[in-house]
Amino acid sequence: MFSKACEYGIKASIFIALNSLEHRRVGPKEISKEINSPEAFTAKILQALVRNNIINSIKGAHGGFEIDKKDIKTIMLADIVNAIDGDNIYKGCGLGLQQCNADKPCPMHEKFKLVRAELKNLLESTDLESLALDIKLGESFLKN
Amino acid sequence: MFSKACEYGIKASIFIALNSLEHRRVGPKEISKEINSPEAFTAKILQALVRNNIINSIKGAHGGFEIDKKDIKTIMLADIVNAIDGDNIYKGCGLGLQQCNADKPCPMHEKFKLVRAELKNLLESTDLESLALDIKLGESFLKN
DNA sequence: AACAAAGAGGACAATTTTGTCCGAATTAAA
DNA sequence: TTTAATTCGGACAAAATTGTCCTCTTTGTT
Repeated sequence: MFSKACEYGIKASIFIALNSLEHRRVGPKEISKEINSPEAFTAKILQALVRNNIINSIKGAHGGFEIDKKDIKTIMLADIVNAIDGDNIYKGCGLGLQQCNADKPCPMHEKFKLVRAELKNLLESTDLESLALDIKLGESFLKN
Repeated sequence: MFSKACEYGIKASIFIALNSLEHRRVGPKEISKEINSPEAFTAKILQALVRNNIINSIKGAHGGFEIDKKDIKTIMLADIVNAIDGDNIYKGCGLGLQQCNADKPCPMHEKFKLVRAELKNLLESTDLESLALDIKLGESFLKN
């Protein structure tokens, strides 16, 4: 469904948000440990998220990654997925046709619309804050 | 969403079904032309579908691929996807956790359930015959 | 100013996915 | 029985994804 990079990116963002809510910066080492991902690869993905203005990085001693507290509730899963995997997953054709629409649909087009709409809705209506709070309350987990 | 191999496999199966309904066998050359896919790679995927008893192959001159007419309406998209990509796409965790369930859910678990259920339903309730008939009636297309 | 603790970025490596090629086996037809 | 048309299977190649490592730069602290 999502690429590994995207999975790590989502989990990392949630963990950073969780810590930013408590005014703590976190680095790739701690992040990768908490979300069970390869450290250097995770660092690369964090760089991409910084470039896409999803998270902030502070260089130098006592640096790390954080998210502006006021942004945490406005950053949606769709923003993160878009920054890493693009929007093909919830906009593209299920069978990979370049042009696939009501005029010239692929065989799955009609039925696939529902799945895509559900996925789009999930991604666009879920914000980082709610995900971070679930973790904080012990209602969901970032690793096994 | 699906791998390229799976996309090709689905489209190829539909095209073979369409032709089997009219008692025509088709080979990799014609198939890949009609579904716009690389020929040799498509041939490999067809082999996999044969091994999984989704389609039949007849070797030698005048050979080719076909599907038993009586099977066309009982082969589901899920069968094809399963044979090529496995069932992770509609059974696995959206964030890649090995164990992700109501007891120990990932942050997307609850919301993702809907998407997965929708996808599972689509795949398990759509049979090759209906897809092939849509193509035949010019209501959907296998390439641009 | 020197040092240590960070992120940034580029080069590289491993793995997976996608794709190609060719010889062997099979079969119908001449 | 030869030939041509075909699938099968393995080896290979290319591209994308995943992952590692090392150096550079930035910045707070002493």
